Amino acid sequence: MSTETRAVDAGSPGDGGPIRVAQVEIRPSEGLALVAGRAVSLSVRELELLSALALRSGHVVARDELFSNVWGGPLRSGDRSIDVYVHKVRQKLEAAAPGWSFIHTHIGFGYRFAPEPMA
Amino acid sequence: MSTETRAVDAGSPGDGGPIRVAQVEIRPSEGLALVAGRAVSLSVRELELLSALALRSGHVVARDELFSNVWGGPLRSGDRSIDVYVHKVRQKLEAAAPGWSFIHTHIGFGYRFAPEPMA
DNA sequence: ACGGTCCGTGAACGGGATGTGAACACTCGT
DNA sequence: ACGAGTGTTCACATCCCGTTCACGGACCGT
Repeated sequence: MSTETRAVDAGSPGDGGPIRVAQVEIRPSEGLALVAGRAVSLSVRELELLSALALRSGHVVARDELFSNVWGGPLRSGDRSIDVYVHKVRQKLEAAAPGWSFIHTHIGFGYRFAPEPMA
Repeated sequence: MSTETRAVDAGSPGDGGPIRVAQVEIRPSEGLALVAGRAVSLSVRELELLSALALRSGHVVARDELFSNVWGGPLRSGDRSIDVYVHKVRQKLEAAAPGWSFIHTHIGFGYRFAPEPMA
């Protein structure tokens, strides 16, 4: 047993079922996420991004894979949309749960979703 | 059973499959390592170095062999990259598992990967 | 003890990847 | 037509990575 990899209590991974990881619950059908009991309202893209990451909680999701999952096409070189949206989602999550970080950067690879106390 | 040589639960040694040795799990494809359940983020080089060592867990890997495995060329005399990277990886591993040492120096030969409690 | 070699470790450097705030355009409801 | 919300792009700031240097300690043979 390692660490993560199974803290996800999702219904159907692919579609609209709620996703739960630790103190985070995502309800794609409502455009809503609950973090530490607090409601966080997210836009469509933000929700899709967060879902794509949370569905692989504990694993690093590659940049291009993330992009094709959320944006639905190949990642053009120079496109910074991912960075911008990761930033937006981070802001909202950390505003709801101060002292915790959720989306971790793995330079050259991608991002990893995992609720962890800040260093 | 004595000590070494078979604690590696790797899939295919050569490529991206996860490598597991004792409390250390390495996922080359994700740029991620798990130590004692903690996620350790490693750079590409660091990951490659750790993988090269862990794939031969319990055995001393020669300096030049290590270099050609990771850097992909002959080791030039005076090149200290290996030392620097061993140091970086040691730091990160021991930060994740205090009291344990993982990479052992064999002067004049090379390095040996083996999780052991500190002296 | 001596000198030479090997290794540990911190720091500096240039290039590249990512973080971040702002401007811009587009859609939608009113 | 207007404003609010959203998605994209840009520009600049910041951080990280890989390499190399510098210094010092550890180990070796003599």
